[in-house]
Amino acid sequence: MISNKWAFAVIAQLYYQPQGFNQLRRNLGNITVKSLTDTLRHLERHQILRRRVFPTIPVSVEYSLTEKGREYRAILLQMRQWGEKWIASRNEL
Amino acid sequence: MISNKWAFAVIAQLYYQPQGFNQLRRNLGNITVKSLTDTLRHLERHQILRRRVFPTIPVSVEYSLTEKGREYRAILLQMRQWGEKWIASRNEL
DNA sequence: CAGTATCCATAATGATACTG
DNA sequence: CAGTATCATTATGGATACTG
Repeated sequence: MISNKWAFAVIAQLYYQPQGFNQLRRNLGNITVKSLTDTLRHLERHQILRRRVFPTIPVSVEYSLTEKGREYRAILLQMRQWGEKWIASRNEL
Repeated sequence: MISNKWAFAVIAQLYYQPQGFNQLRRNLGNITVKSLTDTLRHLERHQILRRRVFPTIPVSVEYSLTEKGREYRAILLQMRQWGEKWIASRNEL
């Protein structure tokens, strides 16, 4: 359901606050337009986030997490905890 | 650090019990030799599992989780919990 | 048993140009 | 702003044959 590495970052970012497409791009750093749209469409299809369009000029779009998406945070936290505890341990490289 | 979809299954399987290469293959269902070795080497490099060779004839090898690997289970459990709760919700397909 | 080595198909991602 | 469309590149996974 999560699709790719960017999905984690997107979820984390939207957990922090709902935001638009280009805003997300900037906050995510170096994701490409295609990767971002692919990820967003995928997460929307799985109802992890929702997309709302406001008919302003130019049009504005807001992405935000659903309840399902917000609850995914528990997994991210668990991952972070494990990651922080063990990040140092790998063979050389 | 986890590398791919098979890594989850490998960790779960080894959590259940340490085992050899072909034993793992059978228990994992339809993983190919290449995918399994790739995954095992990767997880070993990240010290999530260890590989022990016994000089029998023919040689036997045992894969088992490290402490770091065993603690990864918390993440798997969290994922399962979330998955079970939300598995039904997606748009049609 | 426990792999390695190759080759190949396909999937994932990125770069770039263009649009309402 | 919020994308779509296309092409190129790279990463990943599978099939197959062979080995100590």
